[in-house]
Amino acid sequence: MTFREVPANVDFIAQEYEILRFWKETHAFEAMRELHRGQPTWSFIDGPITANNPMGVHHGWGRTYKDLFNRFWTMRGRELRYQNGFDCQGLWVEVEVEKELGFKSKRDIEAYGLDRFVRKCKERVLRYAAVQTEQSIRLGYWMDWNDPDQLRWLADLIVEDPSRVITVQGPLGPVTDTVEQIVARLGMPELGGSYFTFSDENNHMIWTFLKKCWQKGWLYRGADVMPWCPRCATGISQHEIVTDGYVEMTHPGVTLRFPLRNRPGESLLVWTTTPWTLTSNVAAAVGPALTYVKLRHNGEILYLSKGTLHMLKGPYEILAEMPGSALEGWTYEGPFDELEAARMPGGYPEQEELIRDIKESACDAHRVILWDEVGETEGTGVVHIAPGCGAEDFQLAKQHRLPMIAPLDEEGYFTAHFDWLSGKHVTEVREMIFEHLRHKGILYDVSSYVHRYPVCWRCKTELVFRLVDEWFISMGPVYDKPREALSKEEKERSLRYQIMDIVSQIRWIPEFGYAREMDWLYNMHDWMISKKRYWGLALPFWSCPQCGHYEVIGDEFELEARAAAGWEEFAGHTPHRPYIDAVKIRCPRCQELMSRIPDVGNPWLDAGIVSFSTLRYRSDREYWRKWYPAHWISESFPGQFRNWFYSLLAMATVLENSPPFLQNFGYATLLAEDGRPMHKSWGNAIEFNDAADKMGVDVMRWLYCSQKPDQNLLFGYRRADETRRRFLIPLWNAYNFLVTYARLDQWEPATDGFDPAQPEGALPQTETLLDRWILARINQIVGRCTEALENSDAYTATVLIEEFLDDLTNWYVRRSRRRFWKSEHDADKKDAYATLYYVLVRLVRLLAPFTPFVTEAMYQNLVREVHPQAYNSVHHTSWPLADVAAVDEHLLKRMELARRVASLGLGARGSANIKVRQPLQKALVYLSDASMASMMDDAMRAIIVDELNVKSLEIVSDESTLVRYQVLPDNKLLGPRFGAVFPKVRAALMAANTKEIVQQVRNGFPISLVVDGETVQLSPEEIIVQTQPAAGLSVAAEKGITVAVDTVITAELRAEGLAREIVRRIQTQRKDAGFNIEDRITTYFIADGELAKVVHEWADYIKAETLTVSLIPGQPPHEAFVQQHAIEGMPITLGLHRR
RNA sequence: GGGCCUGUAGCUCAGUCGGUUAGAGCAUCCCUCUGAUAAGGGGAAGGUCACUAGUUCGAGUCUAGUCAGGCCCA
Repeated sequence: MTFREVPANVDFIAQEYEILRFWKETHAFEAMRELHRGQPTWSFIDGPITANNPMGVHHGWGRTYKDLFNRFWTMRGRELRYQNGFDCQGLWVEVEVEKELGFKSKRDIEAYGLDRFVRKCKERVLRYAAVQTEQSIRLGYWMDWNDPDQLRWLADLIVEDPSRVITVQGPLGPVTDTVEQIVARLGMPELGGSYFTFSDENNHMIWTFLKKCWQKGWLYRGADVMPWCPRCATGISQHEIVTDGYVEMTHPGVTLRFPLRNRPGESLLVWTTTPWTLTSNVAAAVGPALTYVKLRHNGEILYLSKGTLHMLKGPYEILAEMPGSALEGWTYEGPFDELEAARMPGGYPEQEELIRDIKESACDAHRVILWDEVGETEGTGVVHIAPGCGAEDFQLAKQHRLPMIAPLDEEGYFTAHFDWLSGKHVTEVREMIFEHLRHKGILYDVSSYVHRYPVCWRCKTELVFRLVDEWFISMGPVYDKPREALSKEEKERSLRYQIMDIVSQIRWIPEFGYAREMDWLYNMHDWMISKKRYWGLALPFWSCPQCGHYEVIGDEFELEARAAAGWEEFAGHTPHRPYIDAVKIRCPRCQELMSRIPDVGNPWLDAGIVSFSTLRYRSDREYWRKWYPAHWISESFPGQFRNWFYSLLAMATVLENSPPFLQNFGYATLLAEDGRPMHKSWGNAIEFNDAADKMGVDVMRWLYCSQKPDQNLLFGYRRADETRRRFLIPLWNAYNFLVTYARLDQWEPATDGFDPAQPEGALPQTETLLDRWILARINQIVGRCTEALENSDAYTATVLIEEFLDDLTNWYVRRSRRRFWKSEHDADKKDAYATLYYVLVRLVRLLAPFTPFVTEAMYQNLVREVHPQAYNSVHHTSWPLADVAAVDEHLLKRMELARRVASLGLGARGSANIKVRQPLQKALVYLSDASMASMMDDAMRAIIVDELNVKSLEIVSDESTLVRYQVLPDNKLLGPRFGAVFPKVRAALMAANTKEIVQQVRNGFPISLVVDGETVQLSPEEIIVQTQPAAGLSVAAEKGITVAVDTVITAELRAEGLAREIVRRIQTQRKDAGFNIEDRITTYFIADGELAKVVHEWADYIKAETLTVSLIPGQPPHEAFVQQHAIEGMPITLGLHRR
């Protein structure tokens, strides 16, 4: 048995597909799970990926980390759950389904039918879950995946016939149920596979959470002015708006007059960028501390703040100045006082309880109020207040007991009581409003104004602000003192501080993640969890139409027990709209039938509950205890601090007051190679599938892992090519080298004592320094990589491995080539094979979690071909343990020195312009310190001599011919000693006689210098003697090492150089002729003069090097492969013939 | 407006406790090696360490400010 032949030019991508097939056929993933069942756990909870579109390359980054660390801990001997998750519910799915169906508004959805619409949403989720599953498998992400075809089948059925009864195979046996119920049970123990947040279990578990919030008094219904998307017809929460939600926009800034009621001819000057809100004006606010001016301008009297006078067009005359507080209580005529809405007592909000005891109409209420927040950076210092159209306006109205007018309906149309505006859309009224103001004679100016304005994060529609009622989870007060100083009672009252205590128990990588999460918690408002939409968690809140009482239902059992009507209609369906809405319960206060509020839940509830719902919190507490908390979670940090991380933390704090995860590994943002975000329209986007099939996923994965995670990743094909060239190809070449020669030599590894978990076997016992060096290196990096990965540091591991790979290919293999190539089968050759084999197999296992495909290909050949007892897959082997005995630090240092000397020697040759092929007499090496000199033993010298192609190496102790000296003060010692005088000491030292000082220092004597007329003594330790290469020689030097080469080329050396040249030509010609490495040949040559002489004198050498059996002068026969050459202008014809 | 991060070669980035001549990879040019070659090696060129001021014997490194970019929050 020996290795299979390895192609030098392998198609890595085709190979990846072969390996995918191999894994599938051999059930490699399942076999790996079996191997680790019952071992200590390592719990990873995968954050649900939105199953709404194909995966992007940015998902590939995160999923590579997840797979890497899953595989690492698996190989370390841990049991894992391997459950992927799909995020299924929420507006983002609705928006895409609306697009698919060509819908424009909520009315289209209602006309289509809620039941069908919800099923279309489920269908879309199942289809994209199938796509993402396939893509993840392609990436090599080993998880307990569903069969993508089965997901697609369910997608078809959920639309066609959800009530059809089907049977599917689960891990515990067949499961029979309706399509709707099977879909609702995906990810449950009996079905296995990924979890889906639309599952019944997920939804019911959230009910349990909400009920607990309700019981603690943290859940409330509140009216507030919220950002609102008129297209989606729903409120947008703070979570959704902060980052993605703002866009730079140009709006008209309109300046207008509010004529003062008791001051004829006088007006307040007011400015706004949202003209539609003027319809709902109630008051005007001024800053009490700002200075206001009364001025005459174009024949009228205006008031505005002194810092905003630049708003005026044309000359003005200031008549008086006054503080803002002087304006308080002035009354004015509003711009739309003729509207019915402005004349209704209390105003016109939907929520009548807000104005229950307010009798004034907006019209009556128009007055100047004081507000500290009024500024002068924009506007006129007089702020128009419309409590139904702005969050701060609303707060002021509550404070000042002002009426409120809410002009817009859900979709942004003016409601009744707005006369000519009623039924018009907010986006179409701008010009009409200007015309109205102009007609009334109160419009002063309109000019464009650029500012950042919120838009809907999903559909990019400009948001408006609407007075609505929504449901919130209270975050509790923010106290004006540090967290440590809070009393127990204060903390009890404030959920945010309880979450902070949990956050402190978690390790955040990178560390600033901790501060980010804390910052969010300090600043977070109450969490708005309701959305007036269709597809999502049905909020389990029932309200009484009679008495206004609310009830919160904690789970499906409570619902069934309390159902007073509609249960038959609901039974058999998932707890989604519309069927859940049929269920009515009895009001405990007034016995009326209560209905569910129509709102659905915020999708971060769905994602945040998974550390309970997927870990069987309700059904199997022991299982939950086994897997909770997660040891590790990971996501891209932009966004997740306020989303997934936050919701996980909040929900675990409420339910268990404990951390849901122990370590959080965050990574930055993936950008295109041009440093910009990827955008299809910019042409810089790369689709995941394209990337995978053009780069190969091993390359992608290595690229991802070798990125510093806290820095943005610039992803692209150039970077991928570089990665392939720097990492994958050298790795393959080293492997190809071993296999090529092992096949020629029929070499195979020892089989006694074979352990499938550690298939490279025991450390080879070899005397050769080069072998012992590479064995030390591999074991050194095994230890270091283990430590790095234990700390979630993939980057450091990749750096270590790349350095090692360079050592292996560009030093070990290159230096060892002859040992493999030579014809004797001696102990040295055996050592070389044993060493390279051990190193490669060990490296393959080290790399397996990073690049699972190429390592599998190598393992199959290197291990499985020769060991019948081997595990089927490299991913079934264990993580390598560092053999500390092999890590000979001294040897590592010596080899490093030898490599530096060799490198300098090549530099010296280069500067003399002498080819390496030309042998030279000797190299001279000067080492400045004794410890380095002691490292230069015979073995190291032999390596350097060979590498530099010199006959001998001489260590010189009198370096004076090679170098000149420079004397420097040791700043670290002398700086502190002399302080301000130091520059003079330095100058004196530099001015002194260098040669004498070097002499003194070398002999260990102190130096006396005269500084400012005083004599100071410096000890030898305080002086640094540096050497630099003497000018004009073929010398190269770096810190402490100087290397020179003897450039005299004698006749013998020249002949040898020519012989090597001839050998190289024959070798190239062999290759051109297509001969095999091991083929013996006859070589014919035609040459005369010096070349003929060289061929004769060096015949044995030439024959040995080129596997020439006979070397024959004269015309080659026809069948020979013939080429003409010129060496230094001398012609030579060579003919090769395979025997 | 506040907070955090970043600014080093054409590009992507290292740079430890403040210390002696600021490095790597890629790209460019020259040279070279080669039966693992989609490689490899040596060299050249490329720097106002964003700017300004300060602390210090000494600043890429510490401090303050300015400018630019990014992120988070108002």
